[in-house]
Amino acid sequence: MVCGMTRQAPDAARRNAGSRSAILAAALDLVAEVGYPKLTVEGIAARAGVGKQTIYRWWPSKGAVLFDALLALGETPDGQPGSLPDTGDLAADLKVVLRATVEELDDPRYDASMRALSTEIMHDPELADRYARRLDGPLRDVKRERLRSAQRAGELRADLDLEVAVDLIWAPIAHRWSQRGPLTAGYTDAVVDAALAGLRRRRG
Amino acid sequence: MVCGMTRQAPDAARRNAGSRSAILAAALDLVAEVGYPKLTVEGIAARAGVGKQTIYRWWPSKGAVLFDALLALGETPDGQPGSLPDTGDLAADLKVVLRATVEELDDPRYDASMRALSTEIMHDPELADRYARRLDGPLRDVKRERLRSAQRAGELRADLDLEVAVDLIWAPIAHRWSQRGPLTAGYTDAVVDAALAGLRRRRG
Amino acid sequence: MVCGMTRQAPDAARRNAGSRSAILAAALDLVAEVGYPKLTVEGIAARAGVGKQTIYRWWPSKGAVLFDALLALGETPDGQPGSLPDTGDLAADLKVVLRATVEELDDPRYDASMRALSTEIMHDPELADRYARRLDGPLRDVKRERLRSAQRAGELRADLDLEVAVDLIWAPIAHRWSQRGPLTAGYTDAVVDAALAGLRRRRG
Amino acid sequence: MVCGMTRQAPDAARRNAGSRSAILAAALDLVAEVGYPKLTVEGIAARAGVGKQTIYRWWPSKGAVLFDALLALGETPDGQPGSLPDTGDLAADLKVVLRATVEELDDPRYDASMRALSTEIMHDPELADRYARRLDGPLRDVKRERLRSAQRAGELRADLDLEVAVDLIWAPIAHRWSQRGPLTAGYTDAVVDAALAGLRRRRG
DNA sequence: GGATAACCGAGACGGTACGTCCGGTCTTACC
DNA sequence: GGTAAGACCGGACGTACCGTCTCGGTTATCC
Repeated sequence: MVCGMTRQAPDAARRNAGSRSAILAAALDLVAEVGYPKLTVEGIAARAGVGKQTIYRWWPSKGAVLFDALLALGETPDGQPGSLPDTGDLAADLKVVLRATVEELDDPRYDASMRALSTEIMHDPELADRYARRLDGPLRDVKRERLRSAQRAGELRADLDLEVAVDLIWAPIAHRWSQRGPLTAGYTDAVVDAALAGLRRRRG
Repeated sequence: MVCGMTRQAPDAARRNAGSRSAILAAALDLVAEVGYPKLTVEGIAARAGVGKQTIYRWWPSKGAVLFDALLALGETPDGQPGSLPDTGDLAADLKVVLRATVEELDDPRYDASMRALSTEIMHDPELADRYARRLDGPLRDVKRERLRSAQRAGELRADLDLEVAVDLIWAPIAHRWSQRGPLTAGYTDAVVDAALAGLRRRRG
Repeated sequence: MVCGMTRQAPDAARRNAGSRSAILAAALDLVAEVGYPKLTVEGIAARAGVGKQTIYRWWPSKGAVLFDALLALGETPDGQPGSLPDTGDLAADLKVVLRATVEELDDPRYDASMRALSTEIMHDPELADRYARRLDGPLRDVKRERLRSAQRAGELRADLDLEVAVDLIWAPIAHRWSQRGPLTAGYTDAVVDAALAGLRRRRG
Repeated sequence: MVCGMTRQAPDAARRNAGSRSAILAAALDLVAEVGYPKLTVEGIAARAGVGKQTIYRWWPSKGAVLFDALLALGETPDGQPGSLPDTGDLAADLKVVLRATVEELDDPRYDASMRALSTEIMHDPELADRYARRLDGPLRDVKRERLRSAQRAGELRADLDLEVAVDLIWAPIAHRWSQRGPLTAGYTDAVVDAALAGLRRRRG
């Protein structure tokens, strides 16, 4: 099994699976309850009924614990990254996906831990790299694939830089979320429409 | 002059201006040197040659200090918000502005303190509100005004929601910066072009 | 007017008598309420409705304030030191006096401030000296005089060292008080009897 | 072995003996150097090379630390309370003992820490109780025993209250010490003589 | 199936920083 | 010019966690 950010040195085979999942669950609970800044390794250990050393043995920081917790949260269904819906109508598909994303961010467990992870990434380049490769990367692949499909179908410009295109659609939502701006279905719909149609006025 | 996030309770008239600026300068220096997580109130006080109480008297947290420090940094020139260049060619103007923004983020003092502030905002709704009103708001006004001018000149669609339009252009840059992605002039140019032209393929 | 331990530098004539007595009263109240270790100059100033500087201007420490407060407490009646009763029966007179002393120590104002003063004296030789000259000295004179009178009347040995004699009678009470031992009329009576008669068995 | 004033809650078995003795030694050194009022927990921790929490884990206050330090100082020889010399001549024996006591109080380590302890006892009834049971009690037993022996030998009155007798002899010394009066061998000899013979004049 | 090595809970340890309280000095405005 | 008010620098308080460490007590493979 893949493991997120665990240290490799100790003998992973001997690892107590119960402790591991108790720690990840405690971390998610606590971050939702008290917020990331007040999340402490000691608190996680106490809540999980685990010695502090058991955490430090496997993770270098509370951020790494939370990272694995988020990974586990995402992997629960089947372990497959899945793909975005493709009905042939890109605008409609994107609107559905973004509405779902916005709804997901209403779950305080998810919101709090994502917020925490984003925070940690801002100050920890190594964690940022792991995030890019293990969490954001696969998601981004999925998004890019949907756009590429639309491109092949002639819905999108042939000369489009898909990296930029992905950002154009998803960054406004992420940015508004991170700044606690109002995040509604109306807003995400408007973003999709504007991104696809462009800001520029059409002549004639 | 208005002041950023100082508590209003104590008698602001009696305030020692020298201590205030020493504290703000020390905060900026330290956050650039050791990063936000290792920035401490104690450290700021020591560097500024000030008692800890003098900080706690006027600010509730290290985040608030940094907020005021950033405000002071921005106000240095003249206190006027200024406006974006307007040559009549929106795409060109935006490219110039975004290239300048990217360059500004290369200054470690600015980068580190903005990163710190973004972090704090993620977990402190009250600070987020102050940020929106005192720092981001004025900047956003300036951006919206430039777009409105282009709209009036017929460069942009008449039915455009300018809030969405602002996000479409600036959010990708902010998002990539916060995730430590590569932030080049080529990228910002591509964002401007894609946002203005739209992702959708033109028929005929 | 005598003043206990006030600094002499400032112009005492301009002194605000109301502030002075408010400070002394506040000190006595507070020491009885919260105990000496938690008595603070700031607290006294607040209770007395006085600026801190007004205290520091006239007294060097909270101990000195309390010292003056005790002096004022003792001087209230007439300012005269008075003398011990002298009925011609030393034992009876002493028992009356000591019972009165024990009763006085039941007043928490008096008990707490005396306890505080004793404490301060233990660590501050200068204050100890002032205490010996201004508070304990006069009292001791009075005690010694009563014993000298008994000596002249033939009740006490002619070769007696009266300093030792005073200690023999009063030190046990003071010592037991300071160690919070049980302080009863029975005990003080027993001390008087034992001190006068001596511990040694009489022969024949 | 019993221990002085340590809190019982934490697991005493896991206690680091080196830290404990380093703390006690540091406390004795510091109180002799800077005096009790300037003795700080922080200072003790620094001098002992110990974290502050290690002190707060086991003692509730600097006074309690000093108490244990004094206990340890007293227990060094053998842990036995010992007894007072008994040559059959009570007066001579007492004079020897009191001269030794006075000399002991010349050691600034002992003087300063005893002074500190006395101070703390004045304001902390619980500490006073511990003192009475663990330090003063055993000493007092020893003194009472010596007097009882003299009583049995016919040197002292048969009807004597030994508690009062102990105070009559030792309280004057303790009291004079606490008030920083002159404490000489001549004085202690005079106290013994006066206490044994009594103040009252013997009739021809 | 007994040895042995790692994990595990618990928690003491040396530290750092917290946010508060107060000491003693200095400044300002009022009277 | 004395006073009430209170900001200021400094420093100790007692607490919370950090990350390391040591202690017995379970596992759980490997001889």
